[in-house]
Amino acid sequence: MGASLKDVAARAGVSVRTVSNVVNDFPLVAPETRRRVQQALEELQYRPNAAARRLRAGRSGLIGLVIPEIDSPYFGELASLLVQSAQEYGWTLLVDQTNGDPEHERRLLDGLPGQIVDGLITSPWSLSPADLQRRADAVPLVLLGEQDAAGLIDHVSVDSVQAAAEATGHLIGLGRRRIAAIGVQPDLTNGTAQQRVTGYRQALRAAGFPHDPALEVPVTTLHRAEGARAMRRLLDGGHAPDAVFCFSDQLALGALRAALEHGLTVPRDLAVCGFDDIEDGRYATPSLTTVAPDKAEIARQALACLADRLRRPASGAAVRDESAARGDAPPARRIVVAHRLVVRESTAGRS
Amino acid sequence: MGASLKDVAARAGVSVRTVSNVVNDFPLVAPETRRRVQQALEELQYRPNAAARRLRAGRSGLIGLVIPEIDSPYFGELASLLVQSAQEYGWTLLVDQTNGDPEHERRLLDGLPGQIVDGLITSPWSLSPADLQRRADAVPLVLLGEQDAAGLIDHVSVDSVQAAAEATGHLIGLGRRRIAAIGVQPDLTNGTAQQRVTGYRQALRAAGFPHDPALEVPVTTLHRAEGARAMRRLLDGGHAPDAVFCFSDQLALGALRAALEHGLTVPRDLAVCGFDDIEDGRYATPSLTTVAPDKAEIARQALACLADRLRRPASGAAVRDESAARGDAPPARRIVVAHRLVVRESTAGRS
DNA sequence: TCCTTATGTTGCAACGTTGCATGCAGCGTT
DNA sequence: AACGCTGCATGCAACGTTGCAACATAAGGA
Repeated sequence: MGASLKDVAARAGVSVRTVSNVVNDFPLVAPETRRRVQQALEELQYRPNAAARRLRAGRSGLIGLVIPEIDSPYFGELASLLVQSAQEYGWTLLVDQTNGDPEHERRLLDGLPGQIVDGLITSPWSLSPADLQRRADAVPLVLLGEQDAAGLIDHVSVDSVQAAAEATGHLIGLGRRRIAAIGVQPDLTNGTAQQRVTGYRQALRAAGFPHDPALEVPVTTLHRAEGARAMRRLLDGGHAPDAVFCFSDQLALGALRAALEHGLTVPRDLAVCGFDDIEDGRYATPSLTTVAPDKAEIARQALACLADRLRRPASGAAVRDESAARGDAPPARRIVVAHRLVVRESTAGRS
Repeated sequence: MGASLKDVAARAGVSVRTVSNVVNDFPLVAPETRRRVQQALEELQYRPNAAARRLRAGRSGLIGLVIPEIDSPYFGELASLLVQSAQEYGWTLLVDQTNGDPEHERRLLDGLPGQIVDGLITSPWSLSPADLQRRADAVPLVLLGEQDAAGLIDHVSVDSVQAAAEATGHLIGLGRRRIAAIGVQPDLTNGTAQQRVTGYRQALRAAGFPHDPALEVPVTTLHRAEGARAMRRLLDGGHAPDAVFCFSDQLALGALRAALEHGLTVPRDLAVCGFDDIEDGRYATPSLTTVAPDKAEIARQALACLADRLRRPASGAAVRDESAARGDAPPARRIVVAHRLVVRESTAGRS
């Protein structure tokens, strides 16, 4: 155990309360006293006990991030940016992973952070909006991704439908005629796949293309292996596509690999476009055209949402008056951040 | 605020203590009482308050992982495995990122988790063993990576010298004669680069190759961009290598990209070998030969170390008798896990 | 009958912190 | 001289939980 306020107080010859005042930078402390206390703090290497703080004051300075997988590059990059944004508020971001397991997701969002974090940011994989609402009056929550929050929870994301339409439109503009989509997920309710397939279909329809269900390939995850599997299925299916829009860069990299293994030249025989703009795509050969969400802005906005709610009643132990706390809660925000299409080698014009 | 034991007790018509007994599965509770309490727990959606638990009982069931960067694939994959291993002990793993900033590393390891986690796992970037020792009697710590723990801290890693020698030996065995190394970091003390360059030199010497400092290219980070930069430097330097051993897969992927941009064919003109076995390497074209540490085993061993130390005195609030706690502390372990060389297309024989 | 034992249940205290109220000087004003 | 004010320091209580010890009740043995 480290030193407590009590230990420091004894050493400096003052009361516990005074040490607390020094630690928290309260102004009414005599310079000489402050100096003595600070020396004692230093000597004993005092570190505030976050558990006690959270328990007493209702805040710990810790924010939780709950994501399906840390080892996916997209979430990794996002987590990294969120850590940095959190730092600007003086908060520490703690990341946890659910593997997409609904039970695990519920457990973490509900309670396991056990009121130890002051706020939560999450990108749910399998939880429905109903599940999320059920959390009710726990700590503030910010939702990332395509999941529809029904206006009840702060929510930050890109316009996935529009982005998917742009990506598909780009492929059409290259003169491609058989444009496949990899990443359909009929069984999931988190919205990502649905919105992207919607944008894809919109763009095809706008260009007067027929709807060919055989070109929409389902996957079970958004990983490279699934992208490769889907691509092989398309290539073995006889009537191969001349372009493919993948709902994630990982799917695209898997598809790319499968296409090259199949002897195709990209982009000559097949144009490939992804989604997410992960670093791998920039260094792949050929480098990957993709939809780039403004991840840094997503991170900033997510933390701004939290900051806004945490500046209010503090919602912690102190507040027992539920109605008052509920009364001035600002309405849920719906923030759409910018994205842009980054054209690289995998969809370069036929040359 | 969620419901507390007090609220549940009031509803079930029993004492707070009895509710606690039910929650913690203490045996001496009458079946009928247990049933009533459980119903109240369910109705009020009780979740234990980790802050209070940690404060009172000295443990929270939370483990911290402190790493330089979450968005590096190697750490992402490792973090993911650690989360899973932690689950087997009923622990929740929380990840934090330091960006390699020494101040940030110190802050996190020292105290910011604020005695909120029961144990820490870390792979330090810039902290020296001396810094790590200074932490003294805080929560148990397990070190990952090449940093030398001087036998004072539990430590899990692969034999990096041996692994680097094997990788270099493999390139030699292909008949390559000018074998470069990318990833030297003269200014860092964390040991990774030092050990790998040592293994590289050992293998060259064993094969009777001359030592050519021009072939050892330094980098500032282990990222793709640095790998590409280093490769370009080698290629522009006149006397190009015919093989390169990179100290991370990310460096290797950057080097690969730069070599392809330069018009080289891999592996015909240049064989490329990495280190870490991240998923990107498996899907790159050509796929990347690499040293694969047994990451799952690293994760298992790291948690086994923690479990071993946590089973003891509990080291928490209860133990004030420092000497007793220190007395039976087991000696620091030094665990070396297996690695293997995975040969893929980037070093296939000349055909 | 009384004492012991086993089985359930409970009250008290404490973990480290901070909100609130209060105490106590010293000083300037009336 | 009495008053209020300001600046500084402190004591008490409480956040939700669990270790400890004690208590109540019933069952069993002498």
